[in-house]
Amino acid sequence: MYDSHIQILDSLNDAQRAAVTAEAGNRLVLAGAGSGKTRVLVHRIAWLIQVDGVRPWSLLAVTFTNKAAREMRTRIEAILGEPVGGMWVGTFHGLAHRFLRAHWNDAKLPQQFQILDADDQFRMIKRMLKSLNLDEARWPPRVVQGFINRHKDNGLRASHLDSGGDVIQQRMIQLYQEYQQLCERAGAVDFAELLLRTHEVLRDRPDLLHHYRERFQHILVDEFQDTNAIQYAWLRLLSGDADNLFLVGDDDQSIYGWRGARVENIQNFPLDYPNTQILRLEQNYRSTGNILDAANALIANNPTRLGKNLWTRQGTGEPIRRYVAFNEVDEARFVVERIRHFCQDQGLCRSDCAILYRTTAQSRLFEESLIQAELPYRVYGGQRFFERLEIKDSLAYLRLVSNPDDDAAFERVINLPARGIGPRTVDVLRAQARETGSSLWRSALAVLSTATLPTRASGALRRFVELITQMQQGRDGADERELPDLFQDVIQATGLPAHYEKAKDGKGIERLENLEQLVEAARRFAAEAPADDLLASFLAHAALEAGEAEADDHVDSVQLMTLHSAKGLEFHTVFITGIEEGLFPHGMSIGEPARLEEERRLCYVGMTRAREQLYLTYAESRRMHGREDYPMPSRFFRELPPELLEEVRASGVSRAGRVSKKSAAAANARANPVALAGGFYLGQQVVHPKFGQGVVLNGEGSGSSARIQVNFESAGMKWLVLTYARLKTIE
DNA sequence: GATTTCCTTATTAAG
DNA sequence: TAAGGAAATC
Repeated sequence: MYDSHIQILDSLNDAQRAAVTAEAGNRLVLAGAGSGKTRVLVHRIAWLIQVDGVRPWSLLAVTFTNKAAREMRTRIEAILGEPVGGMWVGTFHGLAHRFLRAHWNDAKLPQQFQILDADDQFRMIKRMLKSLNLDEARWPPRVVQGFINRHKDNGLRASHLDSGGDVIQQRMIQLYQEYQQLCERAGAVDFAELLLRTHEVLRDRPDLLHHYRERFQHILVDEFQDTNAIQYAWLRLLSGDADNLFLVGDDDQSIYGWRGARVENIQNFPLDYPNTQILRLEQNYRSTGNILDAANALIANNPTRLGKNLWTRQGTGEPIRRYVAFNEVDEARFVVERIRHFCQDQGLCRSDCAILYRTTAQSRLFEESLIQAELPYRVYGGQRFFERLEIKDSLAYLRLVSNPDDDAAFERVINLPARGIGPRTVDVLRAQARETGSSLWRSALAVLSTATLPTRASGALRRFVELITQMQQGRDGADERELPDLFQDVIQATGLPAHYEKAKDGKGIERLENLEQLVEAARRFAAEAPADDLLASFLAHAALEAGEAEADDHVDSVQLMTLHSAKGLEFHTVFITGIEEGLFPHGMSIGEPARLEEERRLCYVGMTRAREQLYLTYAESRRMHGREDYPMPSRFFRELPPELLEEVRASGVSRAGRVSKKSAAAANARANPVALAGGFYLGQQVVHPKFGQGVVLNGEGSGSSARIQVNFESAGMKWLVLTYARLKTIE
């Protein structure tokens, strides 16, 4: 027992220790940036299990991302030295999904219910609008989707809403209702529905609620400031009056209000639960004193906060540096030049340097500069694996195999690849489905049994139905070993590989590789996660965990990302760029105090990512949306103590104006050739018979699979397989 | 059914 | 400016 005390508490400071060893009761741990938040959560759980003798089975730990959930489990097991079974650790959505799978019957869902991701939901809404003959310009699918999700996030059904006589509102409510019916018919559950449905079942079933309340003696929540209304309601319901909530979060790092998070949840928690003990973790282990002082000063401008002041035992460190760029090109040039200098002359790793920006569009300038400087880089937040077109297409087939009533999947692949089932035929199916209130699949079967369709269409439809039926037979009796085989067979039978190969978007090879990866993912899943219905659980896994957003490369690279994706990370040197009124704070947020405060918190998050060096830059002129802007420096500069800031003087070069990027790249390439693939080198000028003139930017592979990426002047960025592309070089 | 042209729009993004 | 979507056209 004593040994476990030492092991768990040894490395903690007093505040962390107080949180870890707190007696049962509602605790709100305000964990500042870099104060060891995850560590407290992990050690708290270890403490409960090892010292208080709490059974893992009675613990519930909730996070926002799968990554955080995995990390938590791994770290707990590392401390305890053994796997902890029975503990529920996961995301709100993951746990809700688990609950609904266990209680599908009580939730009035089909056992094979499918999860719709945001994209599926969007498509479904679009189809619905079309079938109702509504003009998308007047009823934008995005807006309808936002309406539905916002209300679900707030725990409201269409029947709870009142139009107040407003015609538009009235129609929105009707669309919400209609959409929900479509979901029920298809046995589909969107992300917000997972939470809402779980909440309703628990609320309406005292016996189930009692069971889970008895079971979960301790509820621990990470990033509590990011919870939305339904998530908070769910926590309250589950906790009852047990006073067993251990919440960790930081109201100053709440940056997701726009997707439903309510800072009020954390700010008002002590009012909702007056017996709450608040613990503050204010010692920061990451940044220098100057960085923390500046961040503290900035965030002090937010009137509504619980209040917290970060401090460190480390020295003051270097001043924060500000660079006023001539324009956005100069800004990128400056940042990249500094990074090159740090890496070459001061021995920093490229991955120690992060370039942060408010909007994704800003990344391009930096990428171009980095390419010119020949510095490898990595952009966070690209498309994720399970979101790729070819993956979603294939999964749609598998979804039909698992549940043929899945209308979203049905519509996606009914004519993909093209098999002669046109809009006319699909319209007939839709009409039939609406009339009989059944799924498209059933409607197809019904239509085929009558002579409604022309012979040609009917033949095509019959072949499609047979195709799916055949796939279903292939699935029957499939066990763990066969899941990858099933995937392989289904993918082949769809004809999708040939379809992608034919497409001339230059992505054919990549798509085929991804399909192979999908089979590989099925293989791993079958080996690691045995379940009674492997296919269904794989599909759920694909929806709930879309995979990593950043390309994993092993090369040491400069890190590029939005301020939002930087949350939770840290770097030796951080550049926050584009700090201008209208861009940061963003124009859409200025004018609304609550949103402006969130922009300020975002800036605070960005600043506290830096360990040693922090650079803040803005441009006096910026080309945006095709016009030249002359933005004001951001108000955030005025909120920083001037004595902590050091101005970096512009070098003469920066004032030279806009240098032609093409000529600079070409000059660089001639002086310093970097071989890429098939004898082409970086920056080389080439001519394509169809696309015209362009510059070589990237390359990979060799022999017949060698391909290069070319930025064409008129045709834009293309990947070209050298075997096919008849490229000429220009000297 | 694919390709071209026109038109609109322009934060942030996990599950 | 440029990207993405939808109508228009081959």
